[in-house]
Amino acid sequence: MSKDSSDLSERAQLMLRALIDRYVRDGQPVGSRTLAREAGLDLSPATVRNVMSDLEALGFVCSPHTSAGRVPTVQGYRFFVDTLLKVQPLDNESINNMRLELSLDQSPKDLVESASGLLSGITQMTGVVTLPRQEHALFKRVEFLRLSGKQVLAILVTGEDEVQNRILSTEKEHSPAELQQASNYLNELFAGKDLTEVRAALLHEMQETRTHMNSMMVTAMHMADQVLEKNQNEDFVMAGQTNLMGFQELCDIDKLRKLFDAFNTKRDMLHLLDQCIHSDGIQIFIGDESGYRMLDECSMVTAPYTVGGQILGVLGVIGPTRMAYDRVIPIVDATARLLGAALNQKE
Amino acid sequence: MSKDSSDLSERAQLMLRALIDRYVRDGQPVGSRTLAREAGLDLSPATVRNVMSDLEALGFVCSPHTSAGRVPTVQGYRFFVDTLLKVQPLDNESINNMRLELSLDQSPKDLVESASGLLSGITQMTGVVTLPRQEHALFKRVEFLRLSGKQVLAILVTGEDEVQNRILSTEKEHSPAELQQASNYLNELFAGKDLTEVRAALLHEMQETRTHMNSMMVTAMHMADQVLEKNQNEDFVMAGQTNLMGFQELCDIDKLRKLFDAFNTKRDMLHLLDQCIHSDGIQIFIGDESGYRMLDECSMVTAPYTVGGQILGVLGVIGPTRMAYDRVIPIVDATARLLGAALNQKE
DNA sequence: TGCTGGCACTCTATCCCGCGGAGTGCCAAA
DNA sequence: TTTGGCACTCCGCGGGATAGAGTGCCAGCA
Repeated sequence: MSKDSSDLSERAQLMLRALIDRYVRDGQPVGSRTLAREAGLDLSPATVRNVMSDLEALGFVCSPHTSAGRVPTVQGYRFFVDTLLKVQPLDNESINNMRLELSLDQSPKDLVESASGLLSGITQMTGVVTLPRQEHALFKRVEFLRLSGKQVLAILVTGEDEVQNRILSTEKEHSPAELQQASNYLNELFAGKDLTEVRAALLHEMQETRTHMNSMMVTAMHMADQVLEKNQNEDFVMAGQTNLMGFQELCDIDKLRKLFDAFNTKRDMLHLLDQCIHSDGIQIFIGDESGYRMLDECSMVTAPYTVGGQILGVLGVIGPTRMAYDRVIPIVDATARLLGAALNQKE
Repeated sequence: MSKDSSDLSERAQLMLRALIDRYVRDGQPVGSRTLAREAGLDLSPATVRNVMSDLEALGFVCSPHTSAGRVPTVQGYRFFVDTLLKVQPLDNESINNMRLELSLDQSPKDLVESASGLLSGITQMTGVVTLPRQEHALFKRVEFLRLSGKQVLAILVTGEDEVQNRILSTEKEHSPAELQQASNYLNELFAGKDLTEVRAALLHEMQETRTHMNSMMVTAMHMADQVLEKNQNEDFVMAGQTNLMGFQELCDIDKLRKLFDAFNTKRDMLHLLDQCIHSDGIQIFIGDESGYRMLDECSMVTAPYTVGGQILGVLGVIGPTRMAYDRVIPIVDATARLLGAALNQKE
């Protein structure tokens, strides 16, 4: 009470760390006797109890009931990861194995799958990876094919031969020649720019210079606009959801169901992941910190992945709050780097 | 013992039906007293016990332990669905609601999603639908775009403007003009045929008339071959997996995990679903009949869906063995019809 | 002043016991 | 062939009793 968390005694910090360490290992509330042995300090259980009492007053630990040991609270974990945790980088061998795993894939989609597989495989929890954002991909070319009637198939080639198609409904029928003209026009205008630039240029052109344009150009612009409009194919990939079924704290079928329902709600998950994309580094949500109830009892460790300084997406691990953060963090970190590097190579 | 199942007495059949009915409703082993009341026959519990004893000898029911009631066995369910079950067709209102639900969708992919959503929503179990096979889709046209180097982007338009693209690696670089020639050639040759015909024709041409062809034609053929090669984009969609978490018989976390792992194993699931595609009608796997261990305690009710007499895929419901088959079967049946009809309309 | 051993207390988990209820199997009578 | 009766079995449940783990507090000690 008399102290606030900033000047928590060294000894108390050590104890908290030891307690979390132990609790993460076997999931049982840890008592004073055990901790006295574990902490390395040469103290009697009685002394440990006093310290625990302080930690409890600070809200870092609590006991499920009288005469059970102590368990870290969310705040306890928070303090732990914020100020006590020292992560050691992964050894090179593991990193190389991971790199190897990723090197087999060709398409970004495959890479993302593998990355999430890696995350879940190594941590034995659930891996999640968003698909790379296309906003900064390079516009390579666009082609239009006439389908039936006023339907036009637009094919957009970006970056390293990533292809997207979209079917547009146009206002009038266009001849193949017109479509060819339109695509030629756009390709000349935009080739090599990135998609945000293209979009910006497009808007600008359409507003300012409408007068200079012939109808073909207007058509082309309109179609390009439609193509780029909903370009954010936001999506994500998960792996190893069932790994979470192994943890006692989630053996409650009801919680499990809520969790899995949450996993299946794309909208919420994307929103959650979006919150992590802007922090430039590891981000950790502990327990209910995410604001999403269904992730109570769970934590999420995320990191954005980048290519050439541009953040393309987020990846992370979801597991029980009682997870080995010191082990998970470097794994998430490394995976983000490796995925970025792999995407860069293919591009 | 003295009788075999074919001439099971009318009364015994009635009892079995009543027993299954009751057991499906509340999941408890049903005893002789209950059954005597339930079956409608005016019999004493003692008599019922005698009949039960016969049914047990035949392997249609069993009791979890002495002094518990009886529970249907897999064989019991089998006999029930094969010879006792009378499904009444769905009422028109439900069907119309379902039709309405499906009418909102545009693409086959969306339709399949909705269908599986419908299945899981109505039955409160898990719905599964394979994507429609493309084999009998009509070849509409193909286009080739040159990407970098020897990479060629092939765009195949089928049926009602379904688009697929594939990136081919060619042996030499082709000029845009060559590619145009190739696609023209193929389009003229194959437009309007269905993909199996196209493929057959292709193989025939390539083997027999190699001599008559100029190099452009050979190239075109080769590329077409590559395009069609792995055309079976076999995949399926599930919905409502978490519904299965509500059933007591699956409250065992271990079973649940096996089940969900199975759901995530595309290969096995596809193989399983493939077995159902050829029977022309409702198919029912009860318990371990599927041969897949992870589906123990589960049953699957499937029906193929067709357009114009061609089987395009399968859909079905997966739930606990203790399910209301008489309710589920017409739902699966109706959904298959409606999905077929909906696909037909969009085509 | 801070650490320690001792002690009483509390709470849980577990086993065991006994009991009521549900259901069976068998038998003899209708 | 059906039925009522009877003995038997087994499960599920509530109620102690007990062991174990751990706490809080206090008084003594360096």
